[in-house]
Amino acid sequence: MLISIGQFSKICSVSVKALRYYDKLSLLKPVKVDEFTSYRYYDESQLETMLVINRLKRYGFSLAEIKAFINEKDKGILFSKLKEKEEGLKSDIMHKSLILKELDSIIKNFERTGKIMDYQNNYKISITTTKDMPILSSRQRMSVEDFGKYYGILFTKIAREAITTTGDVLAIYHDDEFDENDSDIEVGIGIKDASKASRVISGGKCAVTMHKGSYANLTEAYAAVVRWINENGYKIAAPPYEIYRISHVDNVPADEWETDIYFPVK
Amino acid sequence: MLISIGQFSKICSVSVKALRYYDKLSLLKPVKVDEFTSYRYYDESQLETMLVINRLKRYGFSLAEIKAFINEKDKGILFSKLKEKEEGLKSDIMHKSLILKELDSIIKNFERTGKIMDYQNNYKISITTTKDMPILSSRQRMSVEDFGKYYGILFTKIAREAITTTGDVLAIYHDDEFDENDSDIEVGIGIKDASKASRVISGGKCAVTMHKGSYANLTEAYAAVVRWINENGYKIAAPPYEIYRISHVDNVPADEWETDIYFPVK
DNA sequence: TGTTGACACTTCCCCAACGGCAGGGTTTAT
DNA sequence: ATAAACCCTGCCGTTGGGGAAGTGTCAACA
Repeated sequence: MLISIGQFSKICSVSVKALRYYDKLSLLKPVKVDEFTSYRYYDESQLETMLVINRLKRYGFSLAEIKAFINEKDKGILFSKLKEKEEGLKSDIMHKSLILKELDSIIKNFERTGKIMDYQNNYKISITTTKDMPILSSRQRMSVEDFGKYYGILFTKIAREAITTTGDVLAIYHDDEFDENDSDIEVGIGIKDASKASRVISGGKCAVTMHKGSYANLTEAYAAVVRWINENGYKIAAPPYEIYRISHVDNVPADEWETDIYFPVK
Repeated sequence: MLISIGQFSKICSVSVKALRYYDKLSLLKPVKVDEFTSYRYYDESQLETMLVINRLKRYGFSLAEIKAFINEKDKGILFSKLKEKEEGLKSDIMHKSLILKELDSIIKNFERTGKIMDYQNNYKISITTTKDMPILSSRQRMSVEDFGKYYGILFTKIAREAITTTGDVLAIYHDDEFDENDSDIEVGIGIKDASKASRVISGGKCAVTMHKGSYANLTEAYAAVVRWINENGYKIAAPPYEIYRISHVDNVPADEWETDIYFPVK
């Protein structure tokens, strides 16, 4: 039994416009198209496909991905695609939850002060002189999402070779500009025995500040330091790095995390 | 001290392209633009504005909203805008959590059966004859988000006038097509005393099915019923309605909710 | 059988928030 | 002086359709 596009649209709660669009993308072709009038006709079997499309959309698949998914026969691949979207949803929820917390906190602040920005705007910046710091590190282009993975590798190595660490967990940003999806990042762990280090961060003058809270607004700390460096006549001598003093591994809420930011200067 | 666009971009981790775009939108105009070369120059004071923009973006404001926000002087309005975004984030997180649960459940199912759709695809549809049902109702164009609000009004009225209810909580969809943001919906509560009813749902033949789980995939139930109606030679006689048998008010997880769907037919 | 209203068709432009590229001018450091 | 780095404008592309214009078809009622 043939169903007109309008009927079909109502049955599966998808707009006529969307159906025509899916036809164009070859995502869901009508079972018959009238040769002369170009009227589209659907049938029973299309309905299930349409419901699958709706589902996959809910799960965060793009239309292109849905098309690939539908045509894919390998169960393993299908499974891993579903898993991937599950991860995506999870991390999205976690991300949003952190932001919600932050927003909550600044709303409280706003009620008192009437300002949005002085939540944590008073970074104390100072100059210190650091010593050479031997680290075990691994550098590559990566997304900030992959931090855990690379630290895992480092920790495994440390455990296997019984290296003594200093307890410093840090990351060095080698790009001038920071892109959270693809940056040249070196993750490292401070160690005591310089002979086993993969490299040594040379000591020297550094502008340093401490950032408290989740990483969502770390850029504000960076901005504050860069501004301070300009104002005080210093110049950036080497890529900046962060040392994670308190973080999720300490099992405390994100707003208690502490991160030190170091900018080697001259 | 004037800062070139590239420098400024690095300081606040915003792409040059984005800065030019914000200039075009008059969201963040450079403090100076060279008359001859059109080079943009920023300064100190722009930095804070830029950080505010980044924040508001995180909280879910669109650029147009940010512009309005920045130019708004009324604290009350600012406050309510922040609150609104907080609500938005919350409901987004809740929504995503429900979807995550669903996805989780179908992934488990997929491992066993290799299918994405038979999670709940076996709607049992039957024909029953309903009796006239007096209800107290309120009909308007609304978003599904506003359900709670209108039920609240109805319940208040019932409490005040000491009306005896049947315990049925239902909604009637008057539009042919369903748009979750703006539909002609009548929310109602079944009551015993017909003389106090705002209207009576006429009894008669109905195709009915029960949907178990959250409302995200209710459309699949609707589709199943509509298909069944077509297949069995019936015609839809009146707008369909849902009766919420088990829902969030019963304090059970969303996957245990039960909703009966009625389609009056002839 | 004619008419009329509902339904269908295509094509074009629009949204947000930029990214990428081409083609050309400017600054800065050596 | 010259090259490298930086900056400019302008145009097209992205996602998933919505809206409107202008025109052709279908089904039901008189």
